[in-house]
Amino acid sequence: MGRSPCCEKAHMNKGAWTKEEDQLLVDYIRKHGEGCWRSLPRAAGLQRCGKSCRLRWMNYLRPDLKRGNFTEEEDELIIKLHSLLGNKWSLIAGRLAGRTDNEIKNYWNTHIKRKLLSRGIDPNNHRPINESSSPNDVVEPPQVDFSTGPDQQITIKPEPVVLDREVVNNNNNNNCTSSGTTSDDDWVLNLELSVGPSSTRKANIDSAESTRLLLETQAAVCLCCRIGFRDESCRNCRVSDVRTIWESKIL
DNA sequence: AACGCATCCAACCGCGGATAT
DNA sequence: CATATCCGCGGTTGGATGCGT
Repeated sequence: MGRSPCCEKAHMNKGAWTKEEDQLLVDYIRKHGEGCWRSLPRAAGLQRCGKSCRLRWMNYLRPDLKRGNFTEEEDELIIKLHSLLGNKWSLIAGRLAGRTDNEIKNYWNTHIKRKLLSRGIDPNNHRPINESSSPNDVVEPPQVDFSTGPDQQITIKPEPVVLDREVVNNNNNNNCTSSGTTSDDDWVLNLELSVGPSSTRKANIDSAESTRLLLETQAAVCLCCRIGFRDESCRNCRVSDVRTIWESKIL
């Protein structure tokens, strides 16, 4: 019944990795590639659990990692992404080449939170801490209306997300779904989209689940495009039809 | 130099979804 | 179908380091 245990829990090393352990892990992955973290430690001759190996590789040993300080552009991008996604560090990391979710999470907690507070912005909701702050300095999370009409069509009408003009203009070389052309519209991303599953089955989905799935879908499909950073290596970017994902989740 | 406090960040923990048996 | 484990994620911890006194 069930799988066999991946490893003996006893006699496993914990804590900081040694150079020798790092070398064993790097050598093994260079030779055999990533994957099957369950069997990797034994095969590589490591007294570590697979989970620990995966973490070490992903957050520290991967050759494509960009070490060093975050740039101002990365700072701003993280802030924008966080305003859209919240603490979805892995999604945010997916939009910053060479950065890990752990690194971004740490950086957020140690630097960016403080930076936002110094700007008078609440890092939790990206709203001004006091009412006198300028609303244009803030990225509001999209407000989604899940009310259903007589035809049961669910309409998502998020508020426009007002972004910093300079940052958005930096993204203008990318033509993925940001609305407007070259006017002031450039700094307002139109997130409006409409989803209308036709099956009667959708009526059986409770509203909380609908909300969850729609938010999930919206975030998954539009994240990269919404901020103008389409990336073909990102699965979500390659999915162009919101309805396809929506229906795949509920049908 | 010594101490205490603050900050940083690698690593661990626990959880939920996916998957193998 | 039930159960146990894998995998990946976000939250948290604690040792190392920096800094001020």
